[in-house]
Amino acid sequence: MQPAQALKRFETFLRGRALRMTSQRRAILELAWGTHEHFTAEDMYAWARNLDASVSRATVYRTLSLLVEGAFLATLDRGHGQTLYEHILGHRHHDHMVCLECGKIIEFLNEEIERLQDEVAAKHQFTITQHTLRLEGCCMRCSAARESAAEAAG
Amino acid sequence: MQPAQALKRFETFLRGRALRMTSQRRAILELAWGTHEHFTAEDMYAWARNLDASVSRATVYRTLSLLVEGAFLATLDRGHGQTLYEHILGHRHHDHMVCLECGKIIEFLNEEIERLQDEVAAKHQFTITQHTLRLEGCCMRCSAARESAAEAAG
DNA sequence: ATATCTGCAAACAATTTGCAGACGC
DNA sequence: GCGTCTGCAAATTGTTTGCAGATAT
Repeated sequence: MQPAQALKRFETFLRGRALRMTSQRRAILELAWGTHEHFTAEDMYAWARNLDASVSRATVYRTLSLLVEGAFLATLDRGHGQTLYEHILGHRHHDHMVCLECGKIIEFLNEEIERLQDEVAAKHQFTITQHTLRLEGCCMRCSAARESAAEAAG
Repeated sequence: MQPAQALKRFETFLRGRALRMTSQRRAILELAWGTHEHFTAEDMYAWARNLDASVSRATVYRTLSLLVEGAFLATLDRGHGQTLYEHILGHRHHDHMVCLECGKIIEFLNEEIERLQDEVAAKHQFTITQHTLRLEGCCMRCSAARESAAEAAG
């Protein structure tokens, strides 16, 4: 989804809740759409300040929460200090592999896994609203680096 | 696995790292094996103090980290404030469904999903060391409660 | 006009750390 | 006896909140 379109949706979302569009909120939404990477609240704070030095951390946090509520952003990770965000509106759901060495995040989607999840939930009469699948480990590049380091040492 | 056996393993683990077995560490390990529920650091702190009023929060946190490192415990959740722990040594791996209404956690295991995860990882030449699959939503009981509430209202 | 927003600074909650004395090996 | 552990209290980190003035509608 284009930033302009996302912005339009954000306006609608705000109007529906009798909230207001402000320059800060607009900037934060646009910045969130300006990256294809995952980002932290602190990243966003830095980016926003770059545009407008008066933006505060509080507003960044408040706006990010608002965007998550409206399903414009999703949080992922949590658990190693900071919460990571990614924009999802208009994006397909996907899961993540996280390299614990370099922090690289690989996104993937497996329809069969998705189907099986629904199946398992149905068996327990559980209604899924959201799910996270996170594979932690070591990416191809880091595995290779590790091996060559071992060779050099041996 | 029995607490006594887990304790033995813990001793071996500590010895291997030139660390020491202390009464606090022993108590915390045993308490962790004394529950089949997931618990927080604060829960553990309360339990440990019940045995020995002098145990400090710091020691609880330090010991829990140690137990996670040694794969005696696993962390799950995180993300809503406190980290949850569960003992895993000698237990089969499983995943979780979390009811967002009542907090209930349902454990499940699906071999086919496990297999597909390995498959996806292999495709990306990614080495999995750990994974978490978490289905969030609403459990059977809460769904039912919700429905009857809706009926009463309507 | 007025209710929502904002920045600021202080508050918070969970967890971590520095230190001096306690204690396992 | 040495080096690791511990409790304590203070520090850190990420995030939230109260407030008075600013601003969108």
